[in-house]
Amino acid sequence: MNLKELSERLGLSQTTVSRALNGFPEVSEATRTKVQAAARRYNYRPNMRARGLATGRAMAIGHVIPVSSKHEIVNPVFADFIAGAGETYSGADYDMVLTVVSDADEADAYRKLRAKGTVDGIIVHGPKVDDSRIALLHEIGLPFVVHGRSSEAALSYSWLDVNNRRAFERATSFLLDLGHRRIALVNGLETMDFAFRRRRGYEAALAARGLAPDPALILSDEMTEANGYRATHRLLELAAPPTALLTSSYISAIGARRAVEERGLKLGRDISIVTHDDELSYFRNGEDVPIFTATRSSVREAGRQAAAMLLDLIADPDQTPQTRLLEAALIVGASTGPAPRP
Amino acid sequence: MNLKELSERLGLSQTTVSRALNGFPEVSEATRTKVQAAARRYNYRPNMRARGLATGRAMAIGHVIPVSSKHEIVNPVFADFIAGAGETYSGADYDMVLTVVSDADEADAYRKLRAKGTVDGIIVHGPKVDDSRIALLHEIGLPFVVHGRSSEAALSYSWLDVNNRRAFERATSFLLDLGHRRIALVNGLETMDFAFRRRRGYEAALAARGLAPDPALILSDEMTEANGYRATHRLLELAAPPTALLTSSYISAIGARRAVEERGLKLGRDISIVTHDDELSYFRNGEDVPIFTATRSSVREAGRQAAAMLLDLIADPDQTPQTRLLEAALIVGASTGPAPRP
DNA sequence: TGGGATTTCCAAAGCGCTTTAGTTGCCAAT
DNA sequence: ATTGGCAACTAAAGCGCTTTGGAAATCCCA
Repeated sequence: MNLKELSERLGLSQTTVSRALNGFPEVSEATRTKVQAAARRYNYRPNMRARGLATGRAMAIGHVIPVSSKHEIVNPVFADFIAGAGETYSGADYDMVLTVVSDADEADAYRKLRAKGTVDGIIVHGPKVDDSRIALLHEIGLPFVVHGRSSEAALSYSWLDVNNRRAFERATSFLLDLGHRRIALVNGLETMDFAFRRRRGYEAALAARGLAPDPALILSDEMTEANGYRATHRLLELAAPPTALLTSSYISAIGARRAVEERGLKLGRDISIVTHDDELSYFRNGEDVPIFTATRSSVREAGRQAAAMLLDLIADPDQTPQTRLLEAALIVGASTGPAPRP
Repeated sequence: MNLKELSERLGLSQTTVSRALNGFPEVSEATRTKVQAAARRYNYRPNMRARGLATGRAMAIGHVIPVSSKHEIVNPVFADFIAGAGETYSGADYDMVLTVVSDADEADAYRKLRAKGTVDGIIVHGPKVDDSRIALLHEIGLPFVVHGRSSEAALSYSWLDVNNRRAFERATSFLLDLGHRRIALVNGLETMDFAFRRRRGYEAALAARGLAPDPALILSDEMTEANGYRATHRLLELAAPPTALLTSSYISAIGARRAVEERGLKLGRDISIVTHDDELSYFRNGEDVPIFTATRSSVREAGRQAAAMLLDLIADPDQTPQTRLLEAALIVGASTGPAPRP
């Protein structure tokens, strides 16, 4: 069923039918209800390609998810972010277009998306400290919102981020308050902006107590379970092992726990762990009492909000870049305790 | 840059330019190369909406991911499947359109996708034992491939699945061979087809040794870490606890391990665990020696292949439904050992 | 009762592409 | 010199919608 057929069946012009359905005022209420009823009866939905062609809008948002070409790792946080964004889109009748690319092809993917006209805007995932995509998207003139930030980006842009620096500063202070002095950081790749900021928060907290960071206690790698395990394993073998550690993701925390338990140590007594918790739906951090003490911020909610920001930006493209900084809650669980007496 | 501009700049008709770029034979090689060069220079890419309108093809595949309305859980396996499918699509110049819906709205989502004409085909995720979507998609006439199967579906359809029954039958036999007799099954929700099949494999293996399944040892729920923990915790508190258990996902296995270790038991000695391993990129099952004994099958590869099957089906819609059954490997890791002497 | 204002509807252009149905020019064959 | 055939190109219709620029019908008030 298309507009032409529907309008013929109603004995009205395509114009009137179109206007009736799209809520224009120059159509009487009587015919509007008649049209709406007919549309429902015949399950008529405007063809999006035709509408897009006529309006110049695609009614779709692009998400480009980078897959690091070396490791081929898909960000586990991604699924929940998408779910959140998806909620916002379906409420606004937008589609979500996903493109999976290795970082080598990423620039081309954006240009393509632009030239093909498949999307009205883009969510940028996983920004690096110095991320070329921001300049690129400015250049090609496609509205975008970054999930995270890019510390060294020259141009201004819209973003939504967790206050990673503050979160890790607080987490570190918390451990210091418990008497820990050798605190390790099992970070994500520090080319990633979030990891860079977390490191700075960690260092700031140490500095505030007059402590210098020990390079041997700072590790950084992709946030997989295996890497969390390996990093922790290595840390525990040091001559002067840490009494506490911060991990950058719940997934690496799981790996860290494995290493801790394998060694016969007890979490929260022999060694403390604070992790960042994105509130992944399949990986809840405990039910009543959190398993891990954590800096918590829902990535799903971030998805919802980032999507809403982008839709806003598309509706009014001339607005100045919007930014939103979410604070992470520091929740106390069973994985931390006072530093063991030496 | 659009076709009209490009053709004017070249002093050719739109027809010729279009044909040159789309590889039609009725254009001389000389002009073809000229046209291609110009297209590259001006970064011309056909507008997909216009092309779609003209050809009737969207050059996009829809993925509808159900979010169970009660628990709002996003399938953790999903990200890797998408990554695999994405590889196939980008090679074939297809886009991927994601729709996140709660199961209540799912039927409507498919109809909408069809009527709006945004996609040429659909991948069905997470089929239930008796899944209404198969009849629905037949009815609305949109090509589709199911990732998994629906045991009670009346109509035939294309699918790609892991041999879940065989995998769990083998896994159970493996444990039986090790002397285990009380073997628990920590399954996914048994409304899901894969979980249903795994249960049958488990039961078949027991039956083959003349053992009757003990209902107290069979649990089924959403495959989260928390549920894996809870189920295992409960099992270990039984008067006659199992000496081995099968878990339906790597995520629940992590929870199971937590329960085991919390109790001070040693995995592979005091209790054995076999899990299904989807080879999630962020959750590798060990590096050289697998952590868990597992039935392994790459969900990413499944994504690649399912997508390829769908593209095939779209290219030739009249073909009979294609099916592909992937066998899972049974890999032996550190989580299993002989049944402890009572 | 007439004429402007208002309401309600419509014909047709246009979005950027593909594709059908030619047209043109050229050469070989008659 | 004509014809037929082929290679190389083009004009224009059409995909299904929105939207511009009217036109017709109705209404209101002098």
